[in-house]
Amino acid sequence: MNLENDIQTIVVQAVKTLYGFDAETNQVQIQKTKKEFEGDLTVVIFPFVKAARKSPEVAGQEIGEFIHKNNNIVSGFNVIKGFLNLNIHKSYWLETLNNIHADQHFGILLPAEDADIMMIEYSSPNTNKPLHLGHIRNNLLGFSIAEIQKANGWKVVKTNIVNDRGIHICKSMLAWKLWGNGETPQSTGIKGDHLVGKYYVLFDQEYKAEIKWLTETGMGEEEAKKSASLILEAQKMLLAWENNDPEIRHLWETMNGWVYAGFAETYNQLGVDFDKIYYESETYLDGKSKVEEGLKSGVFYKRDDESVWADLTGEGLDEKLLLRGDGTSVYMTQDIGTAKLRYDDFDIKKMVYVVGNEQIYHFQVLSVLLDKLGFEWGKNLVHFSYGMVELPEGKMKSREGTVVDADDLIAGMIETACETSEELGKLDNCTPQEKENVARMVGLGALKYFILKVDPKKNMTFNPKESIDFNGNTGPFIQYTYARIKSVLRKAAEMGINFGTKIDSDLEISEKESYLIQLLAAFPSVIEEAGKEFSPALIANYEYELVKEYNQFYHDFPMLKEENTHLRQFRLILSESIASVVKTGMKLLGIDVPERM
RNA sequence: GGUCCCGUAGCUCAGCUGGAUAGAGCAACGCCCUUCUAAGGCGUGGGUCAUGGGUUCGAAUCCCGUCGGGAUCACCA
Repeated sequence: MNLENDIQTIVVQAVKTLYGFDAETNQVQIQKTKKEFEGDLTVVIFPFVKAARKSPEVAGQEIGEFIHKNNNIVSGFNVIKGFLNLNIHKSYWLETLNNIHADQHFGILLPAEDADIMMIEYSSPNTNKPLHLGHIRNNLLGFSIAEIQKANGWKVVKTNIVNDRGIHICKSMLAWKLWGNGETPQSTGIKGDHLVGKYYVLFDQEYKAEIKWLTETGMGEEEAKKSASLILEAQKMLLAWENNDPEIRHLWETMNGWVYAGFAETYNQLGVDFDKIYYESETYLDGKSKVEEGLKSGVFYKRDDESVWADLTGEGLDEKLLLRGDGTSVYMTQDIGTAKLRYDDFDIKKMVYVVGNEQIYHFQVLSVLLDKLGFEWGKNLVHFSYGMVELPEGKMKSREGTVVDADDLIAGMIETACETSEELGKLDNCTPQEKENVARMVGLGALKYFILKVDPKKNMTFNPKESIDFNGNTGPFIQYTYARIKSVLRKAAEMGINFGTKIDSDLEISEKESYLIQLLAAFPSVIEEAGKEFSPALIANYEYELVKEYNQFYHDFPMLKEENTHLRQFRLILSESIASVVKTGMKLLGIDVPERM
């Protein structure tokens, strides 16, 4: 079935027969033949020249002849330097296309009934500020990774841990209480998360002003930070929250409610979702009790000030605080509690955390701690860490107002898509509703592709001034190709062309056409690789290459006007298969494709 | 200072477990719509793959050093 494996096996046989050399199949390097040479697949001969005791050219020639003679897929070959270029029979490619075309779920491995569960945590926002560009990368990666793992046969549970408690939440609550005058999203028309974010910023400003005032009266800066009335108030509020003070709890619920409504809107715009949401306010106590257990069993220890620590120096890490002297929990404690709850809820085989690379250390520690606490899955947790999104000037800083807001960015992308669409005028006889749908798909497609095509582990630069492109290596380019194919297929239907399902395998097709089939055939292995590597970028780059090749084909080869009906049928089937793979691949990136644009 | 990541064209990025003359897009310039959607296609110019060594028949890719950028080593999350 798999062409490359077949070739590998034959090469092993060839080397054995010709030179008595036992090669492993994975020693046989097969690659796509470079465009400037003739052939479809290339076998690298160098690994066998020693055993052959011949020059690479001669050995290549001999192996080529052996393959040619003992295999009916290979129609011919040539040897250049140490590279054996094989031509594959056109009929093989046509058969391959027939199979791809017939396969409803080509490239996708549907999860079995008893498939293992992979839980993927992503997004994980704070409830005190709106989502920004960094969150967008997180959300898009998390969602796409989930889709990709599903396509690799996993049962995926998408989860989100909302950081809804702690001193930072109290800051915005306090600011609202002091200066809010009862403002609500309804009264102001401001989206809930933005309204709360406003008060978080306000707190910070007022707090800084107070510190400044205190230091001017002669107080040291450190002391001023600790004794400013605002921070003391906030801490008091946190304590009241922990003691279930009804008034504080009510305010907390109200303001969090605003934020959740806002987040829901942004998630909806982005097209991401979750199967199960956890809230830190509901998990941190489990973390505490788990730490207490560890303390009893001697995994952790207590210091004189009653704080609880883990000594990880044996693992090459530092000592880590797990509970403060006053018994309150820290970030790590909460993650332990959340992990416990999740494994109680689901039979998780693999846990994946989509969290920025600034937390690599945190997850190293978490992994060791979970292991020490007796969770057998702790050691194998995956921290899928991704790089920062930077602006040309460097990191985004909320203080300097250089944060790129998620809602603004999305709205801007859709707006630009809409304008471009109007200029081109291709949707003039569509309803406003249809136009809006297309603008949304294209605008979001541009944004999502822009972010997902980059290797996740790298930092990436985003320049808000040079807004995201719609031409070239972009989402809309790929969407456009899909729409074009669909247009041709619609016309074919109008003309009453029934192109059936099967192509005669003795049809004469061009290099370009067989190459397109070869690219199509690679789709399943791309999905597999993307799953293993946790890399949507592999899918994105594959889609681009496929579509780029197809556009050349589209330009040079007639379809509806082709007079040879067999050839016409073949080209329509090829196009339909490409459209299908484009759609499936884009779906894995969370990108929709329009029927026309 | 310890640990980790990154450095490829003016800019943004590809380059799979080492393989042929390092590829795209953007930007610049030129060409192609009486032909299936020009959000397209074709062409031109643009590179010491940060740098110095090493391994190898062969290195952008693997190893070591140096330089540059970033992250982290919080009783913040």
